[in-house]
Amino acid sequence: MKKQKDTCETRLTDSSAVEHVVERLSGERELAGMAEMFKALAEPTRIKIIEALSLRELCVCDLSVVLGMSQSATSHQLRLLRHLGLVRFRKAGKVCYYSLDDDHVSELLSAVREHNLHKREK
Amino acid sequence: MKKQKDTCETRLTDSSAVEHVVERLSGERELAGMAEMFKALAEPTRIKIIEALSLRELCVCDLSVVLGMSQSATSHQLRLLRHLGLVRFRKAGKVCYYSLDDDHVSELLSAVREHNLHKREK
DNA sequence: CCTATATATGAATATATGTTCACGTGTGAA
DNA sequence: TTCACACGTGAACATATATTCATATATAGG
Repeated sequence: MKKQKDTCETRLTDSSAVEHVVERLSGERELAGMAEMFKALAEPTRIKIIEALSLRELCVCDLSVVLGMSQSATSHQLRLLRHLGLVRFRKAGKVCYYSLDDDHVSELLSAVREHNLHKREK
Repeated sequence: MKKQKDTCETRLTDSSAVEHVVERLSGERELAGMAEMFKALAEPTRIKIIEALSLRELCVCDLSVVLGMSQSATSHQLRLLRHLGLVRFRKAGKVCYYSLDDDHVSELLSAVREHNLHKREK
């Protein structure tokens, strides 16, 4: 009975390399956290939100106009960013003003923006 | 006939703010490019790949062992990273060695890693 | 109290995407 | 040539997630 498994067990490649690398990888917990952070920026809609709020505080309604999408959709995305601690809000009567709560995020955006520009001219 | 639309047209909030912000947002093209970049890192699996290849060149088979997933799945993810120009490969007989083709990417990883560590201790 | 407005949110739906499965290609060895 | 292995890939499937829709909450004004 040949148990041909998916990950070829009869390895001929460098197994010490595998050990060396595995030891140095981030833990699952840490990886998940990093992925979650990147996931927050993995959508044009949310990048727009971060860009907009990095310029100035905005209420949900104005923000939805900026984004060109419904108030509901905007609100859902804001909740996501809120739970990640990327934005904060303040209530003023009926209106709810959102602003950035994480300076590093817009730096990440800038880094990728410039990186992509460089790459395009290659 | 009241045409109560989704995005409230009878705005009472700052409309000059909207203009100001809209003018300064990145273009759709640029936004899509940025999102694509972040999307590449928005998965623990791919972060692992980047981390691993930043340590040393690895063949697909060894990499799949490192990742703890099938060769096929690994190959699919590598294709994605290849198309984004994040990794390169070289063939040696049957074996195919992959390595990082973008230094900036691991810097992004480091940035987010440290950022999350700081945040956790808050 | 009644109405209108700003926002939040659960459920449903549509779409994107990661993984598996089956198979094809290319290479080295017997 | 025949076989085994490393890798790539299309299709199917499963899951995640963005948006819409309907509705709830809260607040201001009349």
